[in-house]
Amino acid sequence: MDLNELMIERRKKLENLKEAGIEPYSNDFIRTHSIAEVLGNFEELEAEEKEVKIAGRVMALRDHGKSSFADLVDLSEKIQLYAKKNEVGEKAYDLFTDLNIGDHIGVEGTLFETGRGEITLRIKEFKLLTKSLRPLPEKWHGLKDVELRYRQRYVDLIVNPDVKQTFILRSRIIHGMRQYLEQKDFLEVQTPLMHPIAGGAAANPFITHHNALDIDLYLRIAPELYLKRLLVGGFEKVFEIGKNMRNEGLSRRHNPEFTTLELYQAYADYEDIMNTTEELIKTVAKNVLDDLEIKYNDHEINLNNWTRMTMIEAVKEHVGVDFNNVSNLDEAKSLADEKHLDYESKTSIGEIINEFFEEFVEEKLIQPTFITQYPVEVSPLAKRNPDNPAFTDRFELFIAGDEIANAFSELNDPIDQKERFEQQVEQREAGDDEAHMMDQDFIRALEYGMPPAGGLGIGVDRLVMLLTSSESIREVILFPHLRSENQ
RNA sequence: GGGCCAUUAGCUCAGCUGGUAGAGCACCUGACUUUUAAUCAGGGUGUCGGAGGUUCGACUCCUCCAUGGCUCACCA
Repeated sequence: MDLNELMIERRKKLENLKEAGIEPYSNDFIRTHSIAEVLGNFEELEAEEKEVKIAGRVMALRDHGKSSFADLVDLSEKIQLYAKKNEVGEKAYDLFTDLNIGDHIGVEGTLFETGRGEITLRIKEFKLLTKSLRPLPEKWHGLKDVELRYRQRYVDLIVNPDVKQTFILRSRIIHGMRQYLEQKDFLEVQTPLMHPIAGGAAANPFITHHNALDIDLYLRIAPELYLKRLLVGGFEKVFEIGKNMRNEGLSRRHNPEFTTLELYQAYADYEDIMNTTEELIKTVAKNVLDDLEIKYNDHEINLNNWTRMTMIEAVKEHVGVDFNNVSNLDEAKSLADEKHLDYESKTSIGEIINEFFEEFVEEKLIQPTFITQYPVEVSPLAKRNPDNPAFTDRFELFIAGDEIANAFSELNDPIDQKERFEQQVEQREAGDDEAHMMDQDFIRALEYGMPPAGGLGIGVDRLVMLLTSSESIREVILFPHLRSENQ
């Protein structure tokens, strides 16, 4: 890689330091305080003239001749440093003024307040901990180029404090989910990422190869079928937080690898799960934001108000088309024609209702809304509604027009499940490469008897987007997928 | 994959109807012992994303390519 003048300059300094016998990457400095601790205990530390040792990255230098100021930043906070030539000695002072923005140093000294009231550390001694060889982006405007921000997230994190905050919140959101579920006696498990059969969702898998076994494997598109096997095995409440990989297009809402929470609870149904979902999200939001009213894009979203309606009700309300009165496919098709809805590959009323919903309704669901009773044709793993077997006891949660969660009473009838797999296989053979594959072992597991259960999947990235007001999934994934850089 | 837009110094950005580039920050040198977007004096560090083409002459116009953004398609 080419070196520009700024990098050459810094490498020269590095050589000079080495020649002077100074280790530019020493690792024997032990801090006594974080910067936040120093600031928080300022009065006491100042009164005692206590010598504190802190470490961090130099983010600004203001040289005044025989004295100098610098800003030092660690994860916790920022503090101003003050070095006087006659106090630290000429040699050390020259070293100090020769630092670059971006260097890591450890400093020891006492605290005082400047005339303008800024808490400042008066340096007694300091030590270079890491020489930085590349210039950082501009202090005032930061790093804006989104491509650079994603490719060099480390730089983004150094100079854009909001970005760091987003990922701290992400961690707290996931921690909050885990805490909530553990409190409810859910067991956290890890199931395979490499599947001989890709199942649990309608999606294109990535394919990889195991050399020793000489078999192709699929990177998982969902953990669902493994988690349900655990219900067969006798675990009653299980969950997994982890990555799924889907070989699909990228967008504001889609990254090829993304994180989900999936949970399964024996002897519960989708209504129990609906309550759990609502409580889980409220609890997490409250813990993380301390507020259930959030701003997302141009929307004011109130997490206190949750609506529930069936898909047919939602279509009726938002499109004015009532599928309660539709009894055959031709009627459904003519309704679709009226609304200029494309149903080319759709062969059932259920699929057409779902098209209506996805095309006209989803984007209008701004406040938290559970949509229930999904057509059986688009729900191959969900249990039928006992009163209306054309629909399933399933819900999806929409907030700000985005699907946040998907859940249902789990299909545990092995014969029904086998038939639905067979239908999926037919669709697959007809060219739908996202239809389910047959999973014989899963059927075998169901034949041993899976207790009735409710299951839930939450798109963790999308929830994090919502709770951090991030408009792109790439803002909540540390290293989002990009094309390879031409090196 | 389609459409639209963008790509100029390490970063943030100017650059007119075509006359081969500028500012601020950063960096270097000097001055300055409480500054804080420090200030003052001096220094421009560049394959104008890449490759062709038009032209006397291209950052500027055209074509192709690369990367990114938005959007459509795709996507429980």
